[in-house]
Amino acid sequence: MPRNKELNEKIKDERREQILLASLELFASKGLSATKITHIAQKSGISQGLLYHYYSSKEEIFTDLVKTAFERLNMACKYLYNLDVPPQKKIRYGMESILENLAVSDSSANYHLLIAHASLSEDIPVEAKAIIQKENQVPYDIIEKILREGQKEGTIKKHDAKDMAVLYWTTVKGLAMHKAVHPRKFVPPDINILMSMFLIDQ
Amino acid sequence: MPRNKELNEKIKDERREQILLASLELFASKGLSATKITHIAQKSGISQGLLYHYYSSKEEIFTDLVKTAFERLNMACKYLYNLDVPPQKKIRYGMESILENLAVSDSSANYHLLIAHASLSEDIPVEAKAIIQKENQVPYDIIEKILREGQKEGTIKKHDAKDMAVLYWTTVKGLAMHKAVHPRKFVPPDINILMSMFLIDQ
DNA sequence: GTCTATATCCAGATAGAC
DNA sequence: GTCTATCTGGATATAGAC
Repeated sequence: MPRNKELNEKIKDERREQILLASLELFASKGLSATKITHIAQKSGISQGLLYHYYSSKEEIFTDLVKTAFERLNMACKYLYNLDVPPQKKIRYGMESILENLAVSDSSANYHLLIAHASLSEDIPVEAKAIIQKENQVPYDIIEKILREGQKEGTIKKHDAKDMAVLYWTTVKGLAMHKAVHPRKFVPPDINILMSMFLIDQ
Repeated sequence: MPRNKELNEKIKDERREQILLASLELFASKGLSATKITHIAQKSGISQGLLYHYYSSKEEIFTDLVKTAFERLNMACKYLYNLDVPPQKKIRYGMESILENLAVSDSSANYHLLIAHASLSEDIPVEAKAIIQKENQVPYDIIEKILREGQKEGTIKKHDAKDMAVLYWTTVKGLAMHKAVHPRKFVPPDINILMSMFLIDQ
């Protein structure tokens, strides 16, 4: 019966989405170890037993989310790189959209916090570590490339491009953390301050 | 016998130091929840049972360390504020010493990571939360004050001082995290890049 | 003060009924 | 597919011997 099979698949997908969403919120706010499988089940609105029909462990969910987090981030970076605007606009626009996403408190912010937790803690699954090891470099490289192009055009400061790329992303991570401490009253700072690290004044 | 009492006190102090040092390293690398009391005892070189003669729980150790972390940080900020140099030098010197401390990988770096973990995770003891709530503001306020003084003297940019203070510290937190991901090959970025957010070019 | 042994508890994971 | 009940293991904390 292909009808049932199809429906089951759909249910399965929906359940997985529920679980992932609930887990993301919990992992983003507590990290891996402090998040209990019971909480995930509760927040997902399903029983604990059922959870194991979709994921075989907490770690698997975590790793799955880390993978998605980097896919999204790296995708956004590639999109940014391919925009048809001059380099200095890319740098500004990229930071602008990240700050906006942080501010509106949707799952984008949670993905950033998830990455923060995953980066900060030694105690994560080896699979997740491998993903970080491999994917974490991508955003740095892309921003660095954009910065170099801007330097050629004379719109980006002549500091070491690698250093600037590091500061670009550490600032983002720092702001994501800052938001974690002040969840409700987070106001993104004036972007021009940040831009003065990279852009030559006009 | 006052002799024995004195010696016991000394032993007790030393043990406490051992425990705190071991815990700091573990908490800095794994966070509260993933750090097991067994690991702490092992790393301290004492038995698990003995640990409970010095601290009544993991949470107590954690809270104790968070308290110390902020005491140190706030002390350093006050020291910085009272230096007899112009504001823009304070801003630069403060950031310089933090980056140095991060790079040489001593316990200073671990205290920063501890604060990062504590800030990032919802799942920490209420006492620790209260400390963060209360003490976290101090460094921001001091840097803001220094920045305002610099603005009066015309050496600091005229951006919103609160925003700049936020960025000062989020950059530090971000860099501490960045170091956590690349423990061995961390090279502090060119400080002039950071300073261009705050200092008027000369 | 310090250890080993043990009790308690809770989280993770499984089994089996519906 | 979903639940409740249960098993198992590990982590926290205590007890008691030295």
